[in-house]
Formats: sequence, C-alpha cells, structure tokens
Amino acid sequence: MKVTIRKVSEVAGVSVSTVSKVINGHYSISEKTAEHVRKVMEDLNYYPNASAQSFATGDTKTIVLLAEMSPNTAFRNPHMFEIVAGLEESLRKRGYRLVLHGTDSTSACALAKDIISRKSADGIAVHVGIMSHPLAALLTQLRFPHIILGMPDFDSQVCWIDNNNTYSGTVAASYLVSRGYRNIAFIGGKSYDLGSTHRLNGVKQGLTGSGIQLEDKNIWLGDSTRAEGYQMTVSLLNQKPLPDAIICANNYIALGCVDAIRDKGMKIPKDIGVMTFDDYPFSQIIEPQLTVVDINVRDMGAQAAKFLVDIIRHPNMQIQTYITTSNVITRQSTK
Amino acid sequence: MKVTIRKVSEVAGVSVSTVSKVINGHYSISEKTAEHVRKVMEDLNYYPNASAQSFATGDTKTIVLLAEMSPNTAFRNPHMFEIVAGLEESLRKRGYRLVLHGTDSTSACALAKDIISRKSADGIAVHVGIMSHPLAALLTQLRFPHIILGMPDFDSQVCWIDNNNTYSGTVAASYLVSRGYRNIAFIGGKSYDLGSTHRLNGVKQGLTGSGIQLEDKNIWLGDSTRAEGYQMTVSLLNQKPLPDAIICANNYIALGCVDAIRDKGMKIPKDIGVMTFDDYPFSQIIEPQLTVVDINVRDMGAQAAKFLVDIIRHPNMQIQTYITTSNVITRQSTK
DNA sequence: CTGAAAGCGCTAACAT
DNA sequence: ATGTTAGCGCTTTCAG
Repeated sequence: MKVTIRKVSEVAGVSVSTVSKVINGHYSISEKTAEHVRKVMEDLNYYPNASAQSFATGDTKTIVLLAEMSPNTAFRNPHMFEIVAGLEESLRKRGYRLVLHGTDSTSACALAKDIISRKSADGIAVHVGIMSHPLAALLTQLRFPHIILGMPDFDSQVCWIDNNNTYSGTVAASYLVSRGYRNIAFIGGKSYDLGSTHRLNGVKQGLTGSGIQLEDKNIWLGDSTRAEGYQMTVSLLNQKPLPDAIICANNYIALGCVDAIRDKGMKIPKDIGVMTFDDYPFSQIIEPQLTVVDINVRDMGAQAAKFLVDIIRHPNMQIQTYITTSNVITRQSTK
Repeated sequence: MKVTIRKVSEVAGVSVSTVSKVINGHYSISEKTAEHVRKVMEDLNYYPNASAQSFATGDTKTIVLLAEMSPNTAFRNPHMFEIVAGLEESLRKRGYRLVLHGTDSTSACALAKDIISRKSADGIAVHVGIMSHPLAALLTQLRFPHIILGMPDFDSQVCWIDNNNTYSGTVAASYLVSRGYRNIAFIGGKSYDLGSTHRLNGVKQGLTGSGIQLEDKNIWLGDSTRAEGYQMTVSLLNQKPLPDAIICANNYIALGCVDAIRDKGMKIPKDIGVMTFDDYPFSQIIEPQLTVVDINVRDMGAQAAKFLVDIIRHPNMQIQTYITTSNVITRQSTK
C-alpha cells in the first residue's frame, strides 16, 4: 500500500541506505545504481516522507516569521508583506519554507522560546515592530539563528537588516542636483520619525557633497499627514527666495505639498520640482505623477533570507547591516 | 544534556507512555500524576520535540498556502495578504501553522503533488489566482483537504470560499434607498470583470426589491481606471434627468467619478451622492471621503481556515460557498 | 490508571 | 561503491 524507502530498496535490489543516498545525492553512489534507483522510485511513485526526514536529520528546513498581523495590516503596511514575499522566495530557493506567525510584542518572547525549545524551526525572523529587550536577550543568549527585519531602536547583539534611508536621501539630492536644481527644500517628519530623519540627513550629505547647502529655513518638519504637508509647504512658499525643488519625506506629506503648490498657483515642474520617496501608495494618483526614490523592500526580505541561511550554517556570524537597492523613478514632477 | 521524554519519565518515576499521555492531555491519567509529571517537565525545562511528534502521529499540523507572490503583489493586491493574515490567525487558533509558498499557475500542480505525496502538510489553501484544471483534478481525485480562496472561474468539485459581491451590491442599493435616493446610477467594469458584474446584479436586485428600476441608460461599463471612471461619469451626467446618486464598482472608477463631478461644478453630497465598494486604497484621500460598502476580506481567510480544518477532520465534506460580512461605512459622500 | 514495547520512515556512522 | 544497523523522540495499542 504505502510505499516507503524500504520498499524501494527491495524492488531495486539495494539497501535502504543506498536509496537514502541517492535521495540526498550522496557522492559515493555510482551513476548506474543511482539511475536505477531513481527509476524504481518513479515507477513506485515514491516520495520521501517529509516528517521522517526532519525527524532523522534533526532539522526542519523551516523558518518562522514573527510579526504583528492585526486587522488591516496588509492595507496599512503592505511594505511588510512585500518583505515577506521577498523573504519567502529567497528562502524557498535555498530549500527552506516560511511559516507565518502573527503575534504581538508581548507574546513574541514566549513563542520564540517555544519554537527554539521544541525545535520546530531552524531559524526565526522577527519584524522589528514586535522587537523587545527580552526577545533580543533570548535570541542572543540561546545563540539561535535569527534575523530582525528592520533595525531595533535599542542597542543589542541581535542580527538585523534594514534599508538605508540615509543613502536614499543622498540619492534624491544627487538626482535633483544632476537635473540642475540648486535651491532645494525638505519637508518631513519630526525627529522621532527615524525614516524621515535619516532621509533628511542623507539629503544634507548629498547636497554638501555637491557643494550645496541645505538651509535651515528650507527644512520644515511636522506630522506625516497630508494636512501637515500642506501647511509646511505653505510656510515654505511664503519665504523668499522660493526653492526650486522640494523633497518630501514620504507620500502623505507629498500629497499635501502638491495641493499647496497648486493652490498657490504654481506649476509642477515648470515653477518648482517635487520629489519624494516610495512608489507607494499614491504614486498613481498624485497629479502630476511624482519622481520618486523607490526602495526595493522586497530585496530586503531576500537579503534577510540569505543572511539567515548563512547564519544557520555559521552560527557565530553576526550581522547588523544596511542593505540598499533604491533607484530613482523619473516621472513628471521634475524637469 | 538534551532532555527527552525518556529523561522526564525517569525523573518522574513513571513510564514514557504516561508522560506522553500527560503531554497530550489523555483522559486516563490521574490528576495527581499528571500534576507531578508537569512539575518535572517544568523543572527539567522540557519541551516535546516537534519533528518527533509529527513523525509519530503522521500529521504535520501545517497548512500550506499556494499563491502568486511576484514583486509588488503586496502593493497591488493587499487584499490577498489581508486574507492570508485572517487565515493564519484562524489556523493558529485551531492548532495549525501556515506555510507561505509563492508559485505560479504552471508550477502549482507539481508543488501540490509534492506536498501531498511527501505529507509535508495536512491541507492546502490555494489562491484562486493560480487555480487551474489540472490542480482541481489533482485535489479532488486525491481527496486531499484543500480550500480555494476565491471562486474558480470554471466548474469543478473543489472546495472554495468567496465573498459575495452580489450581496454587497444589494447592501449598497438598500443603503442609498434608505437615505432617500431614488434615481440611482451605476458605473463599473465590463462583463468579464466578475466582481463588478456581481455588484451590479446585486444593485439591481436591491433596487427592484424597493420597487425601483435601474435604467439601462444609467448603467455605464468600462475599464476599471480613473480615466474611464471620469469618462463614464461625464457621459452619465450629460443625460437628463440627472441621477441623484452614483454607485461606483470600485475605487479606481470612483476616483475618476469624483473628478468628473467636481469638474462639472456639482457638489457631493449636496447635488449628488456617491458610493463605492472597499475602503481601500483610496478612501482616505478622495475628497470628500466616500461612503463605502466595506468587505471584510480578513474574515474570508478566517472562514477558510475554519472550513479547512473541518475538512481535515471530515474528509468527505464538500464546501462551495459564499461568505459575507460586508458593512456600510458612512462618510461624507452621501446625505 | 499505568507500563511495556512495537513501530513511525529516514539518516548516517561504520563496516565491508 | 554498497550494506548493516543503530538510533532520532514520540505515540499508541495492548496488557496488566
């Protein structure tokens, strides 16, 4: 009835260990027998039992991702799922499967403990949103293979990976300069908005590198909303001289910025250039469509997979790094 | 060093089978010994090995989801991930874990075959986007527990679950009628756009039920884009008498519709009401914010989990059904 | 209510 | 290059 490795070995007239070796591509098997055994496996429609393999080898070829996935997360934070998709794809190519596990910051630690103790996964990925000190302590003390998706906002020895917003800011600045803009302004989130802050720093660096100064009066910081974006732009445009381009820290601010420019009677890009970060969510509906520095978040997931598998193979590896594959998508808001 | 069930049994002074029974809450164990054994397990910091359990029981407590997850899927189709989140949560509450597996329609069949043959999951969920005849045949012939997320566009015996767009259409119509609207129009996608078509049918039913007729000249169908939404609305508003409310089949069309109404110099909701489906993606940025029939897609995932687990327990169960938990979110676009 | 023992199907030393 | 065999850690009859 049920076809196991034993049956294959009997039919093929070899030992079970030989069959096992051809299953696992062991070098010591001659091509001749390997071929023969494969033929028998196919004839018998044999597939090795996955649970038995895990049990025998002791590893699961499974990674579990701990992340907050409360209602509407997919709408509010599609970035996270794009990372997940990248993680899954890259893991799969390396022979691992990805288990999704929704949780909150409070329960995450116990969950991780359970996963590690029960050996139900070979590694853990944790979305930075649910990261905590206890979890960091657990992961590092038990030296369990892990990767945090995003940089934790506290010091620790955990392995993490994140996009480099600073670099993206520099890319934006350099792009505008290369297009001939010289008097550039920045509107973004306040200091606790790390994404915005890093982008601002990057913009400053990029401009400085080109011998241009980002003047303080051309920097406005507020909440990341359409309304605040509008207000900041109004304030900005009430000053003289007017900037010839505005970099908005994110889509929401950009939405308000464009409104304000229109209401002021100015034209984009004729009178002023506008640029922002991320192609999502409003790139297709803001008029005109905006030139953006797009960040390849999926790639972040893919890199995370790569690192995690490396860590599983070399448990002492320590990774804390930024990865960046951002690129400018030129649209109608810049000349 | 490593603590197994045997060690627990030795320390506790009972047999391994007794320990196993307390792990699994078997009724035959006296509360006294159970308590004792639990204490020992805790002292020894014992956790049963997950792989060994799967191997011994023969089941994996795992469901794998097959879905297309190519780049930008999370942005283009966040609905899918919201379903996934609902699926995962509901599965987890029932003791199953969810494995994500990206694939395309072509490879899906071989993957399913592999999963089933190798017993690497107890059930399969398939996003309707990658559904095919061969896959349907495989699932039904092997009688493997499965659920398709979304209704396949061809007849088969597979188990599926979907939202009821027809019902949502009825809800929209009834709502408008209850608010006093009488001359209602519909703009939506063409016949091959099943979502739109079903919503239209539902609207018709809802109106008929209230003794109101949806006139043909008040139905405009085109592509689901902002531009077509604009054009259809222009055409609609060039007719007499003007409708007092427009139902847009989706967000994109609604976007164009609102533009056209504004350009025509009409005010929403004073001169005309507008309503659409789904709170995403543009609800927060369309001016005025639109009244919508919101569909609880996460709940669809949750229901799918429930059915799938039922099917695993009762393999002959056949499920092909619509589930619906849609509700009206009243905003500023209706009186 | 508890225990003994036979697997579950595969892998990996070790021997040949 | 191939075979022998001892596990991997837990579940589950079946006896007692």
